[in-house]
Amino acid sequence: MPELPEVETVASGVNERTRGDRIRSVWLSRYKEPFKNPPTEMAEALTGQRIERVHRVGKHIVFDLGESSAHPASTQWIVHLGMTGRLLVSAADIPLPPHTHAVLSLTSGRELRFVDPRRFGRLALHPISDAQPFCGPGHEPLTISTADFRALFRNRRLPIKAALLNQKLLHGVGNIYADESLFHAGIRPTRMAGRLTRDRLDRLRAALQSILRKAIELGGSSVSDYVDADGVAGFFQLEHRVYLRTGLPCLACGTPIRRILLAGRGTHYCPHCQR
DNA sequence: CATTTCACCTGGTGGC
DNA sequence: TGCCACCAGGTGAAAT
Repeated sequence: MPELPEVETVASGVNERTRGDRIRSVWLSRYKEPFKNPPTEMAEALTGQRIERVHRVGKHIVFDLGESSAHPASTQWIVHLGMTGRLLVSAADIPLPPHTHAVLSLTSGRELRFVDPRRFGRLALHPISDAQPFCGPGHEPLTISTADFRALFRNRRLPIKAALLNQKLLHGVGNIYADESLFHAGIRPTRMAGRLTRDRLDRLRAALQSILRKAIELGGSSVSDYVDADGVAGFFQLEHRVYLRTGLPCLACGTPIRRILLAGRGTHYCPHCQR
């Protein structure tokens, strides 16, 4: 489900609804996959904390937690949605959906729920005391400079799409927005990253940034089951030019969109518009 | 070291 | 209706 625009939409929605609220109690499922810390430790660390702020770093949702508004946040709670994760702010009397793995009961009476059928999502504690505030593995696509963007791909011998998906280079870009930005930049996904000209890399950065901004405006892409913190779908899927459009005519030139496997992911492109 | 492949999960869809 | 193959927004470990 979730790439940068979807995670941004969820994080800002949860921020608006829970900022300043306090965690009264915590329930965690018996599955081991979602939890990077022992569940009892996580429940204990969260209970009683005030939610100071919720924001996005890469594909991670970061909760700044504190004992009180007077003290700086001492712990962060990190939520990664994986493929099918949802973070919902619900009234407590709404039945729990199947595959609910965490319920944070808030003093306002509402609940923050983490739901994830495939269990690829992850919940983790990040203590700030001995380290720095959580910062993702790579550069932020929306703010990276042209010089840094060019430098990311220099001397790399892998297809540009595989490089875009590598979170240690840029974090937040996933399969949809990699395919869409390469289409808008007119670049074949299989082109070697290190062989692209400065010009084409600049065009790719511009395409990526404008697409991510537009997708955030539209609340993200709802392909099968993505929804925001209120359970509402996004609209950017209506703007897709290549993603999941295999065999359909390119909206620019009419050539059938082609699907290949690259970096283990379905990859969609127009063989005429993308060279 | 850099790059590629695969396992991890459930659920939806479409063919037979 | 059932069964099966295939596909899906992600990542990290293992293999190359």
